[in-house]
Amino acid sequence: MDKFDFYKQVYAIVREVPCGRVTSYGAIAKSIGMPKSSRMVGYAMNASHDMPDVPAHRVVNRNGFLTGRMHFATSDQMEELLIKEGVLINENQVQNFEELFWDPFSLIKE
DNA sequence: CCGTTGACGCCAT
DNA sequence: TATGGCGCCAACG
Repeated sequence: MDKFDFYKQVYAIVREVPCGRVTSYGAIAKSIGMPKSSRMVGYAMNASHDMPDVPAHRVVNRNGFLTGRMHFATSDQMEELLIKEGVLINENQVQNFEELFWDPFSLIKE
């Protein structure tokens, strides 16, 4: 496995995040086996613009904040997409975050 | 080649 | 509880 399958795995996991659910950078990093590299997950997301079917808006930080909203077409794009999926947002934070959280590990356990 | 910069998160104080 | 420090490591100038 190439060391840069890291990015591929990030995309693969994000692609599996169900509509109306969210996950976090750290959770993704941990599920790949690099729990300390959550920043790299964010970096991968930055490059996910060209990738098809990668719902980057469903990835938030560990507190449920939409820290990546600045990197979308408009600063409201991320929030709009989530609301569209039924995810409530308030003050740039996902409401009911713990309940909507989707753990990537559940995908591995299957 | 080297210093800086992050869509983060844990740990120490 | 609230800050601040630092590990992480590819990308960029």
